[in-house]
Amino acid sequence: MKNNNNCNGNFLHEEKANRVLSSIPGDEFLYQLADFFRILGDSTRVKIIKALAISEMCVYDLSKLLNVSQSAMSHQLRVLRQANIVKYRKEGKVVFYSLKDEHIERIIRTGIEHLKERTS
Amino acid sequence: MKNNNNCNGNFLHEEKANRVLSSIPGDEFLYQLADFFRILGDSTRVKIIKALAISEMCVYDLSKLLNVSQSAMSHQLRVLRQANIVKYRKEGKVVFYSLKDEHIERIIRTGIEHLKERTS
DNA sequence: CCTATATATGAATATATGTTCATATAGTAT
DNA sequence: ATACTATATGAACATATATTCATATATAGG
Repeated sequence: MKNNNNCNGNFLHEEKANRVLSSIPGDEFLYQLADFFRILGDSTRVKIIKALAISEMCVYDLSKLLNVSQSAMSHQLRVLRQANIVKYRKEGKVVFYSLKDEHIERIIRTGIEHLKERTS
Repeated sequence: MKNNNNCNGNFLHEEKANRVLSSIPGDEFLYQLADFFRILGDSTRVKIIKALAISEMCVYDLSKLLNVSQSAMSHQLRVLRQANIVKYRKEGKVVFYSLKDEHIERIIRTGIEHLKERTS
């Protein structure tokens, strides 16, 4: 006798379960993916990326313009560097940061659109 | 005499600074945006979203299929609910969750593409 | 060499986050 | 009622994270 209220019997070990499982990336990739999104999950970093999308900038100016302490800025730039999101070039004692590519900013824009649709 | 090694003098208080500042969303929206990305910044939640993108599922099956404890699953579903990412319907004692819209999954796919490009 | 400027970094701290454990709630069946 | 199943939730705990503070490094100018 099949108990329809036990959802467990519905599809586990069946075709649908496999379809679901095969659509989910492997653990290793999944972690990378979550790590990537977590980078965008901080308003300071989003600010930095948005700023660099307009123009390359030195640490000092970023710090002043975005109202973030020099130290915090440096720490966050390191995070973005290690995540391969920004690159830098040195000119004397000044270090100019810029986006490694514009893909990131496109993803942020997608998020912005998403939120705006949701709000309206 | 203009000191070119002082990047501070380059554009602060000038047109470029304004362009940068005006491209950055206001604080309130910025927090929402970061909050949104932070939701995607956890592998368990990404797994759940990917699964629900294939099919609505009850908590029990999600839990079994994704190898997450029932309690952790419930907690994470609450997070997704509060973030307006999933909706649910009750059928007896069983609660079926599904994505509120497919937008989210599109954003995740964008992230996946981004990572894959970067790896290659 | 000494000073000032620009940036980086380690340690400390406060806060946020994810999971587990125990328990509560709610529906179903006997 | 009682027992069982499905889900939710509060508390505790361990870990991660962002910022600050103090200090280090590096470059330039005098």
